[in-house]
Amino acid sequence: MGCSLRAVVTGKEIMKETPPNADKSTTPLHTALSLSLSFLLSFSFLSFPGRWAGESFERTSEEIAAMNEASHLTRDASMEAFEEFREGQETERSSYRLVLPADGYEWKKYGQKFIKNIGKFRSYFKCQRTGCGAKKKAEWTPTEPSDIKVKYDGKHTHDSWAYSVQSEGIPLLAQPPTSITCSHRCLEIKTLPLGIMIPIESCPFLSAAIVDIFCTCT
DNA sequence: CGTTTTTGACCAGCGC
DNA sequence: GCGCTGGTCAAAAACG
Ligand SMILES: [Zn+2]
Repeated sequence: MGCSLRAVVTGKEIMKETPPNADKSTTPLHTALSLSLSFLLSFSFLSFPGRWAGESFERTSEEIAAMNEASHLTRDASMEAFEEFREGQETERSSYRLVLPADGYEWKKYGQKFIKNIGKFRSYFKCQRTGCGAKKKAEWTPTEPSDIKVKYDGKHTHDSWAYSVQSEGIPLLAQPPTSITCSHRCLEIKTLPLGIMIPIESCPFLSAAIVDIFCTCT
């Protein structure tokens, strides 16, 4: 994978944190525009008070065992078997909803799979706007459901609503207007285009989080 | 009820 | 060809 940059999200500001060779000043991360690359956000939730849907993906060792046992089956049977197993566990369906932080776009979920190779669940989303082909995928490990990676693919043909939505004069999403440049070779060619607004207010569980941003340049 | 999510089916690509 | 995998579709279910 390409270059990476780590940011700390606290309160209403997004600060750069120790990019290897960069200025130590707290430069606001950029969130904007002219996106043509895909990139990956890794959310490490430091705290999520209350019942956040992510935690509902936790599994007991028995469940994992049942999953592994089923992994040799054909078709999409690994998922099937797991769900069957969990059915006997008497759990509420609504508590199993995956919740992702708002990012300024509206998405439609169109699939979910358990990816055998990497042992993770992956959800597929497509931008709701007609004519826009942007997509994103979210994946998480069964054992670490609070650690979610969101990969954004493609470019939006429209703006994010995050620019306009405000609460008492304060943008719901942080929107510092600068740009991130990769620290590898690719940066000479282009800056990392971020078409996402990092959510702050809109996700109470993101009050403190580490966000890793990976450029997928080659 | 209209809208969104879930989830098995379907499909394309790949290794054999 | 066959079987497996990851990505997508779409019908049914769930949601509000
Ligand atoms: Zn879009």
